[in-house]
Amino acid sequence: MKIASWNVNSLNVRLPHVERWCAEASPDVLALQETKLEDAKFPVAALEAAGYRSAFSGQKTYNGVAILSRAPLAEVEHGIAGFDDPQRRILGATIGEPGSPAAIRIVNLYVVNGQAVGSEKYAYKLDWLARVTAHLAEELRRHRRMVVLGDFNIAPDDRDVHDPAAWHEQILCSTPEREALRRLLDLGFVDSFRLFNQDGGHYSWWDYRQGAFRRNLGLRIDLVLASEALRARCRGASIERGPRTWERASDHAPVVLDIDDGI
DNA sequence: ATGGTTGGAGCCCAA
Repeated sequence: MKIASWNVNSLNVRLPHVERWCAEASPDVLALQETKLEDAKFPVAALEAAGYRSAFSGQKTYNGVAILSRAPLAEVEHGIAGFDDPQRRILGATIGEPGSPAAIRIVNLYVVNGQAVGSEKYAYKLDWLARVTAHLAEELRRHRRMVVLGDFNIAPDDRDVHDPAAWHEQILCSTPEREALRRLLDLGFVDSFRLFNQDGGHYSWWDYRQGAFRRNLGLRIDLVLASEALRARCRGASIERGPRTWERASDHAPVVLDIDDGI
């Protein structure tokens, strides 16, 4: 079972890319971020034609998350109970019969970017991460098999940064952000990419400017986390650079986890 | 050298 995440930076613009990549890679589940679409404008029919059901939580202009799945989606939940956040950044859904041993809970995150260390948006990012961590602790009580994935807007360590000196304590790399990610992981999740690859130089996002992709000046900020119950079932993880080379590409590449989803 | 590119809204903001 292939579970993937992709920040598409406008699904309106990138729908042809999503259709093409789904046809080529055939993920079973694809979590999208930055759809930038109101729910009424979500392309349900086009994705249905591509073989996917959709769950989505969007807004105009900014943010927006969606989960596409070849299998039916159940227990769809957007946002966090008790946290009245107008920004659409979190969407959960269950693949498989809810409560069955084989069911997998998917939580799609578009983590706050934070703009600059010390800014108001940075404070919102750290608060948002703390709320999400508490929310995921609750989710784990109900669902042992979980995949938490998305654009985390945090490079977990310096191997995930093309120029650690230049990015030292900058946004996406600061110690408080990395500590917040660590607290989330410590609930019982593993960064699946690192189960299979310990090297640096593997990135999922490259700035549009200054030919950053061509020069591989990127960060690995798009993650697929597996709960401990799924750790031994992870078969492979990859970053799909192909779509980043396509004309009018998103600035992010899809990231993929392949798991053995039997019981 | 405080740059540059993209998307979406609407004559700038977020990333």
